[in-house]
Amino acid sequence: MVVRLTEVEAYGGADDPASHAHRGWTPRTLPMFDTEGTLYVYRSYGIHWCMNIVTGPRGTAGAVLLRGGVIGRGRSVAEARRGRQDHLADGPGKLCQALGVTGALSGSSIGEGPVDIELGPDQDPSTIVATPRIGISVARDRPWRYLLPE
DNA sequence: CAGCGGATCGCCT
DNA sequence: GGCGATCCGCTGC
Repeated sequence: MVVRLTEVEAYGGADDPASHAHRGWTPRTLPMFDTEGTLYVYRSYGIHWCMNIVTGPRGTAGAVLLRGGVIGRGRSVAEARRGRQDHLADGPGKLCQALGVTGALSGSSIGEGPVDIELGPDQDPSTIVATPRIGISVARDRPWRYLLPE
């Protein structure tokens, strides 16, 4: 299963009031303090899963929430999982459903799992657009949402 | 140990 | 553009 990312958001640790790691670690958020490449997957609104890739180093909380992407190899499987042929991964919950990612993968490494991240054709950092994060009620001023070129 | 509310989604108007 | 669904981890008593 391959995904090319189009939208991500950064979350920090103690210094980021919007982060789940803001008040230190709990059993659920412990993966956020692990090494780079670790997955932190949490349940959202009791229904959806949302996945982060931890940025490391160990002991420091930091991760990138995968908010959207385009499914490459494995598209038919993703369509079956989503029950539709469009809007497969244009949202953090949809992206996890399309990729088959659940909380069972939290704490594991991105490299060991079924998901591969593909780089887009345009790798010029200057084409990445930064905007405020969405869906949060605090620290809205930080432009830590990144839109990657399609 | 009970209550709250959220890093969402999809369907309705 | 607005709202209901639907959990459970965390906070505060």
